[in-house]
Amino acid sequence: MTATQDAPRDYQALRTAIAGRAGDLPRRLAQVAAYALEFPDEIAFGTVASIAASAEVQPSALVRFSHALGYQGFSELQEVFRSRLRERVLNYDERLAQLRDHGIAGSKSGLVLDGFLEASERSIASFREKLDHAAIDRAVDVLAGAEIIYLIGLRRSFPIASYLSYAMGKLGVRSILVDGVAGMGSEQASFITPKDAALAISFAPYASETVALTGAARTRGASIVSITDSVMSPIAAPADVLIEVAEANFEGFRSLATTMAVAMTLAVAVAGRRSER
Amino acid sequence: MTATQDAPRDYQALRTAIAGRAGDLPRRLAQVAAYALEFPDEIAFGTVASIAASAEVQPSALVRFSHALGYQGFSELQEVFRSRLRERVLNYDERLAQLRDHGIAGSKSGLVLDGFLEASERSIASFREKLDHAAIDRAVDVLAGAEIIYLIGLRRSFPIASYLSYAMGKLGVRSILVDGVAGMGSEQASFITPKDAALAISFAPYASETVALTGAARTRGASIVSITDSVMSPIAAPADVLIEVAEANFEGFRSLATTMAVAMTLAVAVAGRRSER
DNA sequence: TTCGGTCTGGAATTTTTGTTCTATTCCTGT
DNA sequence: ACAGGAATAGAACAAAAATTCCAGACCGAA
Repeated sequence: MTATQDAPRDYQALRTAIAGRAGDLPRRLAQVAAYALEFPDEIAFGTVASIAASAEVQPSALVRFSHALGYQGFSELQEVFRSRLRERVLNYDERLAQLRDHGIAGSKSGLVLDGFLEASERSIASFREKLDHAAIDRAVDVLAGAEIIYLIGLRRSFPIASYLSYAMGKLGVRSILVDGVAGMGSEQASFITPKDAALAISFAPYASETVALTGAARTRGASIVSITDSVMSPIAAPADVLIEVAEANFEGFRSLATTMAVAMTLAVAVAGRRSER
Repeated sequence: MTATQDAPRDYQALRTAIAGRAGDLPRRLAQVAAYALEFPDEIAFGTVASIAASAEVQPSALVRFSHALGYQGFSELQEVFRSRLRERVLNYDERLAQLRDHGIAGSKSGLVLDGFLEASERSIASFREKLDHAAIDRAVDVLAGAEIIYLIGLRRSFPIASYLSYAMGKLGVRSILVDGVAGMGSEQASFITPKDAALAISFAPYASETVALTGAARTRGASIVSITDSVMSPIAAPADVLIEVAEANFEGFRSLATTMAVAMTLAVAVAGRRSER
């Protein structure tokens, strides 16, 4: 039985899986779950025997725990914990050493790349600090309740909208990408009904078409979720739910890393919410 | 023989020790030394057999190498490589605390968002670690010398291609987005000349149209720059310049953070290079 | 209280892993 | 060209590991 199919292959997914099932797990297995979340590096490096001793559990409990999560054995579970350390975030000293090693200083494009990478990291880090998870939850509620989701994002935000279109298609969530091809945007928007929702994405300087289309969707009675950079944004006012994302700039170019992560989250969470029913 | 005394106990010391002795080491042992410095993660997690295979060396060579450095056996050496990864797991607790502060633990979508944010951060960090800035420079050279840049990226990679189209438009770099609209991809591609260049973006599972279009561009004599996830990728072979980006996954969804930063860099650097003349 | 089923502990079993050993190959100096 | 010594490959071995198994404990329902 290769139930390995549904077992998470990456650490974060595994974490959520463990957290989600912690309640309905047998006593000793729950104990293992708690230990795994608290000491992930012990799981990554230890042996079944050493981990079992440290968690005050029998070795067999670890194997049972692995099976309960859908893995073929403990080793498979351990591999996921190891993958987490393989792609670890560097500390400051290492980054400096790296800069020296790579001689990035001598390369113009290396500096540019480093700038963009750093802008992306900063965006993600600062978003983490002040993120409003309640807003995300409400956005998921609104979108999960919609019949069709209209994706409104042009120019700079078009990559986000097109990604959402791709991801929702994969996940079986009905959506329509309102693109500007042949100036058909307003045509597409005219089919919006109050049962639908619009997901609008726009950053300063706000594309006028995006603002207009969002307003039109509002007028036609659809719910609106806006992803934008401030409460003063023209697409903030008509929104039922506002997700604020402050992306860092580098040489006038805005990182899209955080916005992309938010987009992925909405797509996956909406699909998840719907499948719960 | 407890010559273990003088063997380095921390990774940095071991690194310098290996680098220092690399010259006067026997051939096969020098090969091991080079491998160890290049793939420390492999040493940390692999088994003697797997590492030996990957380094194209006999298992016994690894043991001899360990002895040569003053360790009692391979396991002792491996422990040092592992300690390097243990050290920076410290920020995990902080992150957990952060999760609790925000009350994210109680919110499903919060966990999902955190997963995507973390995947993005890890992608960026690991890319920084092994980034080949020479490849970026060559890519900029090729693209800056092209008359028209054809952007080839479909499905999952389409957001990247569409972003490049937007950014290059803003920067005054002539580019054509080869999109799949109305199946016109091959039509558009048929105008490519040897003076042009193609920038192809594709990740596993590689969209067949992307592969076909890239091959067509190559046939027509254009230079090719490929952004992909491995040297085994079908768009790696026809490429003049290959940029490898290994994005982290979360629940099967690939982060696009790093790829997006690379795309921004190419657009900005190409524009910069051209304006120098 | 008793029955049914699940869960658990610990030993037995099987697989994997690190290490050692020796015949052979490859150098190097004469 | 050849001896002598170091280095290497590959198999054999012993140790350690993961996994399986089963008897008994535990828990909830009747």
